[in-house]
Amino acid sequence: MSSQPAPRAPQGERRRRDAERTKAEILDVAQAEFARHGYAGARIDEIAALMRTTKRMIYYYFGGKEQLYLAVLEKVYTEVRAAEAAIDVEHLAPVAAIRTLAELTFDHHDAHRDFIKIVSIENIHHAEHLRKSQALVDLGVPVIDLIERILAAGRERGEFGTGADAVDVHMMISSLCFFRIANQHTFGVLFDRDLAAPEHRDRLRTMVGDMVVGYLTAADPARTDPTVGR
Amino acid sequence: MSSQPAPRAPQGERRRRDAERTKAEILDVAQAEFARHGYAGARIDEIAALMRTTKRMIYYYFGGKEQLYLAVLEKVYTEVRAAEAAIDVEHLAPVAAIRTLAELTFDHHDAHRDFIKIVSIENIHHAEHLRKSQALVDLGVPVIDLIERILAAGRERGEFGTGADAVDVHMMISSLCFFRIANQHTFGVLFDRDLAAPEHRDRLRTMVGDMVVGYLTAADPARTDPTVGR
Amino acid sequence: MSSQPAPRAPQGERRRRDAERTKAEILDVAQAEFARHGYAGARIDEIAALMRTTKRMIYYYFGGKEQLYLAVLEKVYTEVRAAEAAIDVEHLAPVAAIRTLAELTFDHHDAHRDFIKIVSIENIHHAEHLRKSQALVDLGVPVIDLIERILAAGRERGEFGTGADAVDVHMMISSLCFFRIANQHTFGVLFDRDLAAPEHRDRLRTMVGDMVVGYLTAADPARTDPTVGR
Amino acid sequence: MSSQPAPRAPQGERRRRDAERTKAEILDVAQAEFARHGYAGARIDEIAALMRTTKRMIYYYFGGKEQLYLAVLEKVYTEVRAAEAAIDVEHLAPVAAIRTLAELTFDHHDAHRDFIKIVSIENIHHAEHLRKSQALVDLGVPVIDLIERILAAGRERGEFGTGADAVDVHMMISSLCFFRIANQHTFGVLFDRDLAAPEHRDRLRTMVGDMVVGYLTAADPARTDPTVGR
DNA sequence: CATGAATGAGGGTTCATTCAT
DNA sequence: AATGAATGAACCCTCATTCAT
Repeated sequence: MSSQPAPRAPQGERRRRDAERTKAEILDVAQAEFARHGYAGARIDEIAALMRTTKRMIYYYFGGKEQLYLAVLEKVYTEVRAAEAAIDVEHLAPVAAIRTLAELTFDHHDAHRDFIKIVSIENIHHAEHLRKSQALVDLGVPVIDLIERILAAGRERGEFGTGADAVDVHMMISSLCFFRIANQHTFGVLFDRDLAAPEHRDRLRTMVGDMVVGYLTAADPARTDPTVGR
Repeated sequence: MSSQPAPRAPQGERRRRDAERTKAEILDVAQAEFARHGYAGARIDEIAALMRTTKRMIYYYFGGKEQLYLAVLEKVYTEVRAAEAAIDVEHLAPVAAIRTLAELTFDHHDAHRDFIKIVSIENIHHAEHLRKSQALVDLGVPVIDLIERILAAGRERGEFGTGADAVDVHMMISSLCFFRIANQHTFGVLFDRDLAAPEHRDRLRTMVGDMVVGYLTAADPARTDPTVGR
Repeated sequence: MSSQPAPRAPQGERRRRDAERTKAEILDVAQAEFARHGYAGARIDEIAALMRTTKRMIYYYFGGKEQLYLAVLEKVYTEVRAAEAAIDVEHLAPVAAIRTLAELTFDHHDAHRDFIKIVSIENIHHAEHLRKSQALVDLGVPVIDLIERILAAGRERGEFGTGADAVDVHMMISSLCFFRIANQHTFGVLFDRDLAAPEHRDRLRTMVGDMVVGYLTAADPARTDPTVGR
Repeated sequence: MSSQPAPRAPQGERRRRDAERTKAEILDVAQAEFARHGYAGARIDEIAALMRTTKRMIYYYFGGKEQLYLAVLEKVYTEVRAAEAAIDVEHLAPVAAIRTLAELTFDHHDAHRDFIKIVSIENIHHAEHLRKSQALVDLGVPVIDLIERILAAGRERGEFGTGADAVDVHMMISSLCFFRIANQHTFGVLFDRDLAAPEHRDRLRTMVGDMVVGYLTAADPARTDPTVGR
């Protein structure tokens, strides 16, 4: 930024900061490229072309395509974890808490589309890269604990049924929020509805909350018998 | 044209049948390859190596990688449409009908994992290939009509609320069924639960049915206010 | 042409005639394809696609690409020889005879552009195919004899100088007529003049005649000394 | 940018020189290959095999086969233009000047056989590549101006007739010089005379000069009537 | 720390041709 | 005599990567 180096900062410090900024820029461009074209379809040349540094720097800082992809993977997951950690619903009553969690998850998926694409890509590759990153596996999943606490509170108050499992509930919420973004393109072509469009967002967000709350507060979940009426 | 068509017909017929079989075999292998590695990651050489014919035949029959991928896309979608067309729930009472539809959808996703991967891949590429296939777009989506009839019957009987939209309901069902298979790998690594494992299948199938039925039969969907209790 | 086979012609006869017609059609299409794209650039598939028969027939009748090219070569050269044989200038006075020969050659080149392209192509390949065709080599070059007779008559009358050689004169005429067609495209781009356009034809034809006649009737060809005037 | 540019400059300089040499070497080999086999018949593999570098470098430096061909085209034309620019005949009397120009053109064609083949090839392809090279089109054709000045001087002195056009004269000279080299192979086979052989060179060079001078100095070009004597 | 030049390995594709009837 | 199906061999090109400074 400044043409005159700040006198207090030693040269090495500035160098390191430049390096960090370069790395961050590479990661940003790489994230977009991988999200857009998949792992095999992403091009190192293309990433380099979209930056101020050269292709050589990518190898210098990251070592190779796979390591770069892994760095992107860790970046997007870390950002998601940070957002999750910021969720504070424990002061809410259980029903409101679980609905709020669902709706925040909904908004979060809406706002982080690259993350969703990277997760889709990672699943196509059987999570082989994610598996390698002990960092990510160790990051843990505090959201499960959060849901467990909400479920416990709800059961204690008699507002929730007894059968619900925290991981199942998380899967349910994720499913509803993930699909809308991840599958928007095929769904849009086949059903002529743009799921990601703002005009549908509020209705669908409410719907997700309704479904989760409805499921947890139902007196007797499996109340219907598919054979009845045949 | 030929003065003696009779003796040549059986030979030509056999030839044609062999050709059809070869094409079908290529498609099967290509489906697996694309599903496993994505569009860019799939290798024409690999597909050929897994068969009795040579790489050259792929170009002879399909013209190129993209056309082969498109043929796979049409194949998996056509198979899905055929399965959907076989669903017969109109003789059931609305509640049972919608639950049965959800559970059949669940089982169908469970049984057609390549389809799910291909759909994920197609979404990574913004459905650009699906969009090109007028055949698929024209195939239509009878499932929406089916849901609409079920919803209408349910509303008439007073068993369903009035707000539900057929496309939304379809999205909801698809989300719950699709995610479990599509995201099984990342979910498995992070939450240490194999969503696709048989031991979870029955519980999750019932859960999906419960959620859909619960949503449709709820007296007042948006019964909770997220601001309550703050 | 007729839907009813002539009763007097036996089946085999008709078959043979169809075969001849098919061969001739292949040759016509092949001539255009080779002239347009060169030997290596010509495509057997393209030739087949432009006909009513299949690619297989090309191999059936001609054996392969090189033999087909050779057949085209023989065809265009044979047509040229036939046109040359029809030239009748021996009843003309020598000066008129040589001018007429030059002008007929000019018109002939103008009218047979595929021939010119094939000759250019053949020269790029060092005439390796022409060399193989004893038929063409043996066809002989009666034009040289014709020129020799004209030159002899002119010398006898004292109208022509004594130094001119028939082959040189033929080369001279050919050069002037060939270049205009063969190099029309590069010349047109660089000098912005369409040599092959009708508007230039008459002037250039006369010019060719003038040059040849002027050369042969000059009292002393090498009349100028390039060092004079320095 | 670099704090120590001095010690690196020579290295970079040497590198760049090597790169230039490599590019030049590729161009030389490519020129021979294209001239020998035409555009479609030329093989990138063959070009690479004839050099110290690999096929990959051709793409690194030129981008592809067509661009390589275009570079060759620009190279041979640029060399020709440079030779033309070196021609200095304006101090000569008009007759000597035009004869010298013709004879230098003759020698130049004799010495640049690849150029002639490339021009032939380019004409087979309708000058589509030449047309693309604005560089070549813009190079202009100073030879036309030169001829115009010679013609004007000749007319002023009363040594030349009034009808001659500079572009026509250039075409005439080019025709006579080009054909002898371009068509030497078919001409040699059919007329058993090696036009390109040294033993014919001096005679033909003089003949070209004679023809051009004869044409320009003729009192009345169209002095003969082809119908006379019938 | 930084970089322009270079590259081995393989990718998709196309060609002329032949097999089997 | 005639042909639809099949193919081996190469061809142009691109990718991630490393060398040399």
